[in-house]
Amino acid sequence: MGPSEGEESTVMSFTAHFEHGDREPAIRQRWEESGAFQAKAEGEKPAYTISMPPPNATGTLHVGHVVMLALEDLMIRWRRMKGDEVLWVPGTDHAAIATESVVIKQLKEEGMEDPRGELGRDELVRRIAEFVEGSRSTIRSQIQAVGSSCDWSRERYTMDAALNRCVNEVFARMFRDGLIYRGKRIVNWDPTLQTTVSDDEVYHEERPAKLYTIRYGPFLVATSRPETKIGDTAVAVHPDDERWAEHVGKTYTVPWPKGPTIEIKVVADRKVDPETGTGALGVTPAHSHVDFEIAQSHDLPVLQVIGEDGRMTEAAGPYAGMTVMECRKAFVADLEEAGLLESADDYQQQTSLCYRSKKAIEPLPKEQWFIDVNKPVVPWKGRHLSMRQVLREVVESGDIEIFPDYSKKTYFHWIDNLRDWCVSRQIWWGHRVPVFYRGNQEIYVGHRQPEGEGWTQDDDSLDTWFSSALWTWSTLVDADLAADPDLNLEDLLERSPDFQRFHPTSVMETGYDILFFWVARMILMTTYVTGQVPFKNVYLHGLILDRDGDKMSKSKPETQVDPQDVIGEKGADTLRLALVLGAAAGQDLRVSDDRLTACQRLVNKLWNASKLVAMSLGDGPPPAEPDSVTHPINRWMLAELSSIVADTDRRFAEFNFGDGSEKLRASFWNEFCDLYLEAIKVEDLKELDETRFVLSEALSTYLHLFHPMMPFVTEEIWSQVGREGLLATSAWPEQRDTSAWANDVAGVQAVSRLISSIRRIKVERKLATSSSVEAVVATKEHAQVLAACRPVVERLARTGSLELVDAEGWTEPDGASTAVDAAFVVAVSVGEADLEKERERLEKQLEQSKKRREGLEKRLGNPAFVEKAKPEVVEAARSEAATLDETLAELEARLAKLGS
RNA sequence: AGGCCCGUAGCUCAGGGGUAUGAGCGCUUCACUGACACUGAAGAGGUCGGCAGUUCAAAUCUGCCCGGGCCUACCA
Repeated sequence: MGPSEGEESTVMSFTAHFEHGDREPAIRQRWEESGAFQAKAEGEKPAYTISMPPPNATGTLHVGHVVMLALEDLMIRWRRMKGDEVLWVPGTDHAAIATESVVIKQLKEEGMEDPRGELGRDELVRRIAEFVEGSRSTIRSQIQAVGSSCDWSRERYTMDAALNRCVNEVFARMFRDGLIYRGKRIVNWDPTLQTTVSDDEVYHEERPAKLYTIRYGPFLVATSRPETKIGDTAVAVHPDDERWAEHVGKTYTVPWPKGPTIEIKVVADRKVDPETGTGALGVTPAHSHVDFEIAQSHDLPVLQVIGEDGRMTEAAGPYAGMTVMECRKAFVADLEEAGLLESADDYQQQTSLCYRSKKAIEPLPKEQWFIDVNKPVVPWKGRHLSMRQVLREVVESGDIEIFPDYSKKTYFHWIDNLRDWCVSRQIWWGHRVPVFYRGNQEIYVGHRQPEGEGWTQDDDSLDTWFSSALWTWSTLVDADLAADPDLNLEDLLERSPDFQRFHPTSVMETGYDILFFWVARMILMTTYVTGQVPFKNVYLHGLILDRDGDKMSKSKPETQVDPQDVIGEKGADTLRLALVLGAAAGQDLRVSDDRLTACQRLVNKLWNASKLVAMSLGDGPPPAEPDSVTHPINRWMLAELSSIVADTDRRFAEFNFGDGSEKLRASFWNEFCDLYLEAIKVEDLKELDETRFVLSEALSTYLHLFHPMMPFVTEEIWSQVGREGLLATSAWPEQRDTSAWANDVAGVQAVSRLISSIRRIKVERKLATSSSVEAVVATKEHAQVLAACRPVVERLARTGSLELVDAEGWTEPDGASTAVDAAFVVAVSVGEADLEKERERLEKQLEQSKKRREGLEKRLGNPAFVEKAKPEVVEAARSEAATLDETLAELEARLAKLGS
């Protein structure tokens, strides 16, 4: 079979463009069938693990998820090709509140008035679980559509039995260690929905209201919610406020006009701002977050005057049974009548509202489960630290690195303000608090309901983040072992092969918006339970914005980027590139059509360049490496490949994915496509064995380097050109030492400048780029390389003939246009001499060179610079100055000649 | 109120002590030379938000100011 037949078949199979829609599913299938993404727990290879942040099992993936997948898959594919034992654990999160509310909303739309009441706990939970199953399978297929090379055999879900076991065990252990306690705290109570809502589900809205100033024992206090004053138990003043100093520590009895009568203690607290109002703050511990804290630190009683039904309680005396607003009206009227109302001013009040019911949130005290972040019982490196201390310690010590670096500031700031974590939620969907009660006295905390009659389980469930906080390791425990109720948590971890092999994980990659919610809490829980950090590195990506720079929102559907649409129209590779190329850690990213188009072009370019290489190589096996590679252009290309491999590795290792991919794109497009591939079209170069080898190397190298970003098109090309096996599992390219070829590399760079010089002259003289011109090149440096590359210059610069002479004593042709370079002077004959144009160009170059030379002179003429700057900087400046001097002399001589 | 981030080419953004031959998109002129017009060639376009300071050297570090954004806490 001759090479021409081989060429024929290869070209035939390369379509004009990469047909992503046809090819992607088949490629995915090959990957899955190969089992290549399944990690092995045994073996000696270094382990590299990423726990995929589990998307909420409520809906579909958005672009924010895709950036997560694209970056993680990049790391995973890169490390796999580098030879690590790679594990990427996929999964989904049950998203307690979000999911429950979605399902309840659906049921209501179907006509059910009170789903919780009508269905009961078990049935509602069953319905939610059913809904989640459907959603999980949608999400699974979307994760696959992006090309994620995760290990589906290890897929996890935060409600898996094994994970539930971990949740319960951890809860019980924390309870034993005194890290979990039950206490009455202020919660965000929604009287309409009859549930608490998390802080995230509360939003604030400015509403016009009145600010009432009322007489209050010896004080005047201001409030926008007078009805809560009925429940006051103290007045707080700033400790340094002399106006009130004499009252501090005393207790006053305040009889309200129509009852009840309250006792108020005067306390000093730094939380009070002496500048605000009268400097005296009426403390309502039961109905304000801040007041509750003050009450805690001064051991004040908590008097609840508003009930869970939104009506005043018995403690409110004559107002009992009124709604909050009714009470406010009545109470204010009574105060006024009694002359206790000093003033009522117009006021813009920030009202807390529930984002779901749009109704006012009533802060109320309720029994809740809390995690104590200040109790020093966590064993860490031979000491006993509090959870808060460990959080700080592991990042300060460098056990965990965070990218971008400045996120550490945010992280530490958060730790400084960290309070005990309320983990109980009054909803049904989620991990139920593993606490059992019998009567009023008995309490049991543990995985299983205790033996005997009469036990009832706590009604509350745990905050979603409680189970997510265990994610890196709870996903690695052995599911069969976890089913054994007699195995304790320590043994379970000890005997789980995946946990032993793959934990701590290597990188946690997620959006900066959940640094606190999730990342910090994983550190908090995992260090306590396992004695290990959950991950060694944290990489935080930015938010994905729409083309207008806004957060993508459902209210602006026209600016939404739907990953499914983009994958369908432009392909998964294009979408992934758009989210990775040139993006920086922690910085938000706009996804515009421009950006997507540019990325699609790169996919196409790679496809077509590969087609050309395939045509040149034919269908046979890749050419073997010749004993020596001699042609400068080939040496230069090999050196470029080696350097881009090193560069990519380095930048990826530093988590500079945006930079790495950008440099790679530039190398591939500018150096390989625009220079090398064009250069070797010269006949005798194309025929060389060494050229065929370099081509094959270049194709293989670029396919490997691009694969982590655009796995589909690279995998497809890999098989189109008949390479063995899967690209996804083939070895990452090695660097070779090309330092001996430095001269060839510099020479080819001069060749490239020569080509540009000639082309520039043509454009300037209004000649078509394809028109043939005569050129004489007087060489000062790199004469040999220039000579060896003469046919390349002739082809790329379209010169009819190119004469090379030594720069010593040459005479240039009359009327030629010239360009001056450090390595050469080129004279191009372009018909009639145009002295004006010639002078213009030379003067422009002279001016630029002079400007640059003057800058250098300024530095070199400064003794302090020569003395204090790094020697290599001084040396570089001197060397550049010397080169510029030559060029300047040349330019001036030329101009002088023109002037005559 | 506190914290954090960002102001670099017309637009969107990288970079981040050595003097911007930074990218993509857009723009101007030319070219369909058998991989690619989703292309190639050449070019125009920036005193790196402002003012001080540190330094031999500042777009880069420090401080202040102006402008934009985000997060947290809340305004009794």
